[in-house]
Amino acid sequence: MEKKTFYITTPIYYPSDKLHIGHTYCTVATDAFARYKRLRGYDVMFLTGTDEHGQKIEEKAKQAGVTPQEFVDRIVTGENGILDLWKLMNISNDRFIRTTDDYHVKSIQRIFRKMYDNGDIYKGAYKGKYCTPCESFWTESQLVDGKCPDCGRDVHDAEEEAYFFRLSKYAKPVQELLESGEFLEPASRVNEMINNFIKPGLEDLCVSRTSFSWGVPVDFDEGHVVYVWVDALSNYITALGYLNDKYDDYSKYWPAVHIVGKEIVRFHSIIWPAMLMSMGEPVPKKVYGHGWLIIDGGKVSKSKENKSANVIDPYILADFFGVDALRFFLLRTFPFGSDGNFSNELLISTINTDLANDLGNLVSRTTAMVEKYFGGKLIAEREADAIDDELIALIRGTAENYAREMDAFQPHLALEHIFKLIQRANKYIDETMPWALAKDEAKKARLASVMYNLLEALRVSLIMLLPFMPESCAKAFEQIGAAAEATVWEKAGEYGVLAADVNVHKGETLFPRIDAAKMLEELAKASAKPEAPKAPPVLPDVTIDEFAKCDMRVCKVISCEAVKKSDKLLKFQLDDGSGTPRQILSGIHKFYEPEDLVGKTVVAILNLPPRKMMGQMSNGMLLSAVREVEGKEELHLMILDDSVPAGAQLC
RNA sequence: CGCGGGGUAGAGCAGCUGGUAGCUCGUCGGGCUCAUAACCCGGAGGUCGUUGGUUCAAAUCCUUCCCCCGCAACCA
Repeated sequence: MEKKTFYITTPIYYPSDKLHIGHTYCTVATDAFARYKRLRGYDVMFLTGTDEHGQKIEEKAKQAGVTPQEFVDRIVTGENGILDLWKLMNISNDRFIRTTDDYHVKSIQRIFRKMYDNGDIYKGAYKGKYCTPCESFWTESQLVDGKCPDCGRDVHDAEEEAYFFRLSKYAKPVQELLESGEFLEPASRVNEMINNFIKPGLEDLCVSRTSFSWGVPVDFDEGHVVYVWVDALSNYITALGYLNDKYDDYSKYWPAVHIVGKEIVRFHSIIWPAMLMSMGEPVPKKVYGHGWLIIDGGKVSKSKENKSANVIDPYILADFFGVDALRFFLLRTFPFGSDGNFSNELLISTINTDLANDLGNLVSRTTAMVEKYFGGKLIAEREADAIDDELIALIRGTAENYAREMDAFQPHLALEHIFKLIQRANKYIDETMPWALAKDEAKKARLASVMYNLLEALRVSLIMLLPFMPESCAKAFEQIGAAAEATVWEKAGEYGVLAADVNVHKGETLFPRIDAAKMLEELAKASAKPEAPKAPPVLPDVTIDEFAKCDMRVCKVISCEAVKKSDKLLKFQLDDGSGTPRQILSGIHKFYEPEDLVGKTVVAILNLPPRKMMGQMSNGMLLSAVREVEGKEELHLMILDDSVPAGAQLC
């Protein structure tokens, strides 16, 4: 009999930098769902990968002095790279796709051509306003007062050749899809998509670029490369062999469930379905947009770590806390659809409470008692009591609740059901007082019943915990004497599965209790990278003539105020020696308060093109000294001795 | 008036298809001793941001205002 199939994916990550706990969160969650479905007997295809093209990678590689391919290879397959990270995190993906893989590139070219042939991709003019000095295209809506938003100068109508996807044509079917119920979850995202993107009108999407070359070439038009939409989103089907010879699983597994972060819900719930409709292929089964991990009130980022007391490097976290504990924490603590506040304190307290005190300790005390009172092998005699009923009912009933939540992609709720059972089991020990029973030889059968019920509670809980903590559960099964056939999903809702004379071995402590203060200190030590900040390399030579083109002069600050609605901009009126005040805007509010700068002697470059920012003109730029110190950018405005007169020229 | 999320016990959160406010941690007290100083029970602690309204009844629906956080904009 054919098993039912289930196809689930993570986003393909952009390897411009090492991945952090936020990526790990998404992948671990998807892994848990994949393992859960396998547990339920599905034929699962679990895909993850990397999106390796684009301008940013091209630039980063250039900076690093390597080819783009070398650059991504290092981050993806290199030591402590992405592949290593998923191995460490025990990710059970069946495939890993890289958009630089040959077969993917071939497929993309065919997909592009297919959509071109059916008329949904057309060569058009990127009609827009062109600013010659900036070499930039702008749309009508991007202009500021009809001028270039970058430099404030006039723009003129111009066209650039590019390929477009007729996204507009699919606005209606996509809206219907979004409104059709469970395609996009959580449901709150549906209105967001419709109000923000569908209702204002879907514009056709530019799907090729000529401004960079690191991408899949359009094979019928030299100079064009396929832009991210077609290239990256299509990975979900090329990895199954769509329009390539590498695999032949498309008809078997498609459509997929896409687990994505909320920031890319739009691409997956609007653009991607429209593309599939254009190709004449089924749309995804579901798109689930999970929340972000928030650290110290802001979203996770690499630079955050340095100024934060929290360590977010998944390698360090896994090393200190254990992979299973970390996986568990991520899915137990945060409601999957919303943002969650990550902190090391919370991580430690969750591990201590749930894993050490409740689960680990339950395993420990139960196995210890069976060893102590029965020499490790339970006797087969039993004596039931009414007090057992509630626990047994939970043993039988928890799986159903758990499954409902897992099917709804609510791992935190599923885990809550498991821990209700575990807590009930701990309470059951207090109620039945096995140590008292053990003193009376006549109560041996009753004692055996109590122990057996506890073991069954553990067995059932551990089956349900398998998708979250595969390694630890395997160890625990061993300790409670559960044979392989007792650990399958079909036995998760049954009572009385373990052998009546089960053999128990108290083993190593599964989840040691963590000393929070000590751990935090060690974490801080481990993450403090003493390496000195590298000074950026000296830029290529300029001639004295080129340098002389910069008109830099000393100015006195006449007045300074914050630009409202901007958290960065300060507006200066300066005496530049000319007699008329000069207005300059500078994004340094994070470093200076306006009142502190009035009267100061500063340096400005005057002959930069005027530029409009937040509706205000800026005529020049104030000079500052910038340096990265301990991962944090430090900025010092150039402030000179007040004896230097306004208008003095730098040379 | 750009879009969105949120303001509930000391902290972190749930409840928000309306009916005397729950969970985890912390705290105070008690119980137990099988266990990873763990486990079990109980107490204290909240006028559910603010204003007005709908209702027999609102944290839960509508309204005013305030504050926080994302996105966007912006950083020459």
